[in-house]
Amino acid sequence: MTKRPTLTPTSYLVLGLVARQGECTSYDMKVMVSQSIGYFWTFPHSQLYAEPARLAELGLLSEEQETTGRKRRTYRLTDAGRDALCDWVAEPTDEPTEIRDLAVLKLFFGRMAEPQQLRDLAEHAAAAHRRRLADYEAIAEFPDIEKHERATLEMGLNFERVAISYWEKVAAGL
Amino acid sequence: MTKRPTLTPTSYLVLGLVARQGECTSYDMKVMVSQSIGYFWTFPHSQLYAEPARLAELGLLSEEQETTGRKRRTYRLTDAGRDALCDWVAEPTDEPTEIRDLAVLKLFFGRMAEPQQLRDLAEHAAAAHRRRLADYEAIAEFPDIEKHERATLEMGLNFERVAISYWEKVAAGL
DNA sequence: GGGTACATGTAATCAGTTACATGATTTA
DNA sequence: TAAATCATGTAACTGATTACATGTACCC
Repeated sequence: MTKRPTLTPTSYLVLGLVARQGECTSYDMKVMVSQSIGYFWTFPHSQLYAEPARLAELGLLSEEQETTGRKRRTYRLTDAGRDALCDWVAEPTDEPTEIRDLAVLKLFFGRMAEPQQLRDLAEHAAAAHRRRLADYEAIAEFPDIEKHERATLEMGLNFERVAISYWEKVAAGL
Repeated sequence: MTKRPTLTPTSYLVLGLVARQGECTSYDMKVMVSQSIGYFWTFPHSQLYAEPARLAELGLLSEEQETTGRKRRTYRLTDAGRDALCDWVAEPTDEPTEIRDLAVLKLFFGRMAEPQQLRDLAEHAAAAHRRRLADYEAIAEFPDIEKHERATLEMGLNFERVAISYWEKVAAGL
């Protein structure tokens, strides 16, 4: 039985970032992530070094290493990589959204705390979401954001707005 | 330097579930998770067997094993466990929310697909969120949900509503 | 020319995931 | 009484996280 190498979300992230740039290094990926999709879904930089190496072995990326100086590795999509990425993007998914929020988890166990502590928690969370919303609004000012990326940014804007009013209501209602 | 055993979100989940029930088995935890917080944040059942064992070693849970039949392990909070849980709940967090959504990740790389494929993706996502909203609304019918748990359910309801209108808009706008 | 921040990786550990296994109940 | 499902775990693997390590460029 041949071991099927399954691609993870991280794999497709890497393929997609390379596709977006034509070519890039792990560091480039790290920077891109931290300015875009990383607001929703964090990917530790060590994965952005490990994963391209794996994808190169699978023939989905080509790797070129500098001979001089830093010996940086630059990756490009192979045809197989492009196919894999396009197929994946086009395929609808049934995986439900995961909303991993420590504040929500704490609230879920809110009976363990005093009401005043929970109010603090809620106000803290509301403030954090206000800051995050301001970040997104600043990013949205840039005129030349690619269309689909702007659409994902819209998701962030929507989410932060509901999160703010949600936590304000929680803070008020306790 | 003594190795500080850091508690993960899974640890607090387990502590919180045990606190909620007074005592419970790993299977009880699995069932509770699948009916509540697991809608937001999935925890594989194997973790719900592994983690209580670890917490018992740390002295935060006490473990009692049946001698007969299934030899089930029942866990209870120790005083130290209750303190750790209460402290954690009361402490506001700065961890930003993670929204892990494969459909959003695909949309982010939407340029790799045809518009029709993206419309399908968006409609598929909208439908999934409609089903999820219906689930939440059915749960919300139950009258005797504990107050903080109902508050977290509200978060789910809010999120699903914005997700539905978001994906409908994406589907329409491509 | 010393400090600081940026850039580029590797290593070790640990948590999360998937798969396997089997006992106990219910139901057809 | 056989099949299906519920209940209770363990094992193996691999991906994610944290920590370590060092090189390079800039600036004070």
